[in-house]
Amino acid sequence: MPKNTISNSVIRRLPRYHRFLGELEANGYVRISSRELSEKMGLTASQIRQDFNCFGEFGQQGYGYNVSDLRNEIGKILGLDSQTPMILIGAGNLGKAIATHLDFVSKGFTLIGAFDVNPDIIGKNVAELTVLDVSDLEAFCKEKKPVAAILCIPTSAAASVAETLISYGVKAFWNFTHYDLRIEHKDILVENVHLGDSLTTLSYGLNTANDKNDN
Amino acid sequence: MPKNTISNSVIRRLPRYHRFLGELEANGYVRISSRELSEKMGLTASQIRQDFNCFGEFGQQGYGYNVSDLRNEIGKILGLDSQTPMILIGAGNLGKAIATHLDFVSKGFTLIGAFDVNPDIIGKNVAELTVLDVSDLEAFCKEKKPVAAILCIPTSAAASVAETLISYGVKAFWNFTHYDLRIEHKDILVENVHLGDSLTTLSYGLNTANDKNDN
DNA sequence: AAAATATTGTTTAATTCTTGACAAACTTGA
DNA sequence: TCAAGTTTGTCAAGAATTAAACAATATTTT
Repeated sequence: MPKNTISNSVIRRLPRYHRFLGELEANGYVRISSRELSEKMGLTASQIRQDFNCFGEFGQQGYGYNVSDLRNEIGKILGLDSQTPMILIGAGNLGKAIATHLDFVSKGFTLIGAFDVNPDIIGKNVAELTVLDVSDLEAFCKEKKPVAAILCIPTSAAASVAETLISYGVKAFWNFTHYDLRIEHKDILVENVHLGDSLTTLSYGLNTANDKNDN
Repeated sequence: MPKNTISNSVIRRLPRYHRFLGELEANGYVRISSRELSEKMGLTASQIRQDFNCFGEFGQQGYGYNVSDLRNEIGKILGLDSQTPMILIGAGNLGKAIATHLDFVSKGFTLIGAFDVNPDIIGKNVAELTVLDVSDLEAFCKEKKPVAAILCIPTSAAASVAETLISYGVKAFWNFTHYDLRIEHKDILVENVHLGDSLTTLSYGLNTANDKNDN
């Protein structure tokens, strides 16, 4: 129950809270204060309390927060208590790695299909799925109704493939191409990953770190 | 020559500017105004001008910006005119995919080595490199002096491997483990990727989009 | 049971980031 | 060459984000 609209900055921090609380839980923590969590995460305690209070009152004065309760609450906010059916488009090196590297279920998604155009890849297995031919996509979507799609395809194909998938009912994209997917349709979600930008940022850091030494 | 200190928000936008300017250049654009660029990128023209002015005056009144000059300037700021030697630690599914999926050179890095502990992987080729045994790391680092490392290893190994690499002279980490790498040493850079957080954000979006329909 | 201590939720203040506005200066076209 | 039209760089206002402060309320200790 968001009190008003939740700022993007807060939303971007939620998965990290959820992750840290999971680690704490695994390490046997039962309760934690905003101060202690702030030290572990490198944030201010004030920010943590304010972030949580966007969604409700999860703590208790004089005590702190119950780790697993808080984690569950944040999980619910993130939609991790339900499963969204998702398909992988492009089962090459990267697609295969993404599909096998992550625990989709704990992030609220179930991988229900994988597709490629390459005959060498079609028929192979990826994360317990048999890769299908992209020409089977329409029939597959009609029957299985995937809501989200991972795009691990060549950059040049990104825009047109996304449009096709939208026409098949897909509502959300996790985009790994080097293309900024910008969808006109209002109810379509896009998460652009841009690994290259992340790497470039590292280059900037190294470059300016050396600058400091020069002064 | 940053006028003062550059805010993180600006830095995070720089790679995207660089990418868009590259696309424009490839499409034959010679000049562009902040207004036109703002429309293409979904930003305000004011923000674009202010961002660029953190680093100098790259435009000309009444004309706009020369696309390739501006791109070069931003590239210099990002350190893309020099090459940082980088190694891959963990050449499994994800490591291999990362190494082959990206153009490292255009992002300021040269991949000079790949390492793994798995005998099935050691000796195989990844992005024109032969995967070496991790036990060769120390000797390799002494000779080749890599400055940056990609971590595509199990989460549990992240912290200790990073410390080892730091002792061998590595200064920057591109971390794909599910662990928030937080290094005490002051001159060490870390870029945590956290693909899981990105996916979780998408789940949040889908969840709140559905909320809207419920109201 | 009471006092001391701890910690939240929330208000207020400070800071940072973004947007709007406009003079200065260039380009373009007649 | 000159006037009209553009567009930058920058300043100032406005929003948004983060941090500090503190009353309220719980827990813990004696």
